[in-house]
Amino acid sequence: MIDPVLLRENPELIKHSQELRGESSAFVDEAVAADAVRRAAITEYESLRAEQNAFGKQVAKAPKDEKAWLVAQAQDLAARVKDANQRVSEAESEFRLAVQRLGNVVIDGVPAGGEDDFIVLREVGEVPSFDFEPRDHLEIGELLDAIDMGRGAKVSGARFHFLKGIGARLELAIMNMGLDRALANGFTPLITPTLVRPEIMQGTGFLGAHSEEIYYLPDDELYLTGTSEVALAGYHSDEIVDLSNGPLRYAGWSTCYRREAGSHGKDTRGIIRVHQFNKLEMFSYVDPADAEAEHERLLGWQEEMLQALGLTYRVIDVAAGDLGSSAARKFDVEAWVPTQGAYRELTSTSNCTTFQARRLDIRHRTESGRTAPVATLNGTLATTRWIVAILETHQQADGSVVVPEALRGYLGGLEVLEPVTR
RNA sequence: GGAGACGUCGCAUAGUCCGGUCGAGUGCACCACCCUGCUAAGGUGGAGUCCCCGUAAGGGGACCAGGGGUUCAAAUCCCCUCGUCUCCGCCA
Repeated sequence: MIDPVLLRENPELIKHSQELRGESSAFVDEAVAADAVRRAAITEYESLRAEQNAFGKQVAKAPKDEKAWLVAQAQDLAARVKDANQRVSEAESEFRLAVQRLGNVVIDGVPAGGEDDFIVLREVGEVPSFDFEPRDHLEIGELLDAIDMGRGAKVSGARFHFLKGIGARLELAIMNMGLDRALANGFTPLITPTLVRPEIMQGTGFLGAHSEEIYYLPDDELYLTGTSEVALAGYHSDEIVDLSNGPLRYAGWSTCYRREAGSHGKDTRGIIRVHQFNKLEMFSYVDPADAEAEHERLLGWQEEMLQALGLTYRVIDVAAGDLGSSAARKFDVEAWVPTQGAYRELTSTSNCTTFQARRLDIRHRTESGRTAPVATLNGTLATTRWIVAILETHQQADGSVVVPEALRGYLGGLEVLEPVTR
């Protein structure tokens, strides 16, 4: 949620942000108007209520024979109070609706435009070349008997898979490597619930434009989370957290569920885009003044992971129109996938500034002793999808795959994944 | 699945039957000051969150799990939801 004070005092800033996102700046005027209506309604209700409270004290103190007469007088006042209260409720829900249409205020320097208008910040590593025809990750995965799409479809449908044998171990190895690095950087591991209540899903901002992406269990009124970010953000909801010793950092380990409703026909081969996968997610609660620095740190830890795994990648500054409502800036790290001749997203890190925290009511105590919303940031540290880039990048002509050194410790020292012959 | 109890200001509790004197007492913890003097005690005072008006000082309102209702008036009465706990049954 946008800061209502900012909305009142600097609507032009928010309009500019809406334009960068390619969204209507008229929403800003509507929200400002709704705010004025809301505040007028509150003032009216409160003065009536004050009158009623004072009257109530008189009634309480009055002698018995005067009570009946006073009570009769108060009835009219009570009706007006009820009426005014009704108008406050209406004005507040109008305001909420108006404000919810506004995305977070984009940080200076974020490129304007949509999906294709990102800026490449840097490219790291050499694009691998092969003196043979490289196989795609699924072909390799099948040679290694590591990925089974057919049985995934038989059991659960399209976009489901089994990771088998070395495939299963490879996923755990990547996740564990991420976890060890998170621990070294001071993160507290959390294995999170993957079913959450509507207000948590709403608070993290996922029920807006992307609500069709989310699995919902109507009988239980619970949502399946597409990332542990949801549970990690909800973890401290309605709390005043202590940031006096620096940021609170959590590494959330969970299975993620996504309907992929808008992507029929895209990435249908292999495990690039699946309904269910695992992910290790970094999540930070920080003082808003420290948010941009923390964003750089999260990005740095992501890059260290990719570098350790010998992957070639680029970092992009995602354009305003492709941020989602909560993020004020987002960096994606995309790894080179040889058989696609393209960079594909492996990690994403978002700075949500105080937007998410405001909706979830997460605050900290400032030096002056006042409370203020915290900033929240999140970023991927490892996911199932990384298997794609690792298999393809480190493959050899015979279908075997060299295990990056940093990963060997997590695979019992294994140096090469060999095709399974049967 | 069946039966019941409970949810109050950081923590622990009082208040709820009998609605107004309760935005709410007490203990512990906390902060300031005083006293005393040595591994602690005593005294006085202060302190919650959110919102509205105001440059400010200040004023007003809301909040007793959440929502709705009854009433001139609700922590207190009624209904619903959520959560916690206990017992029984059932399954791991």
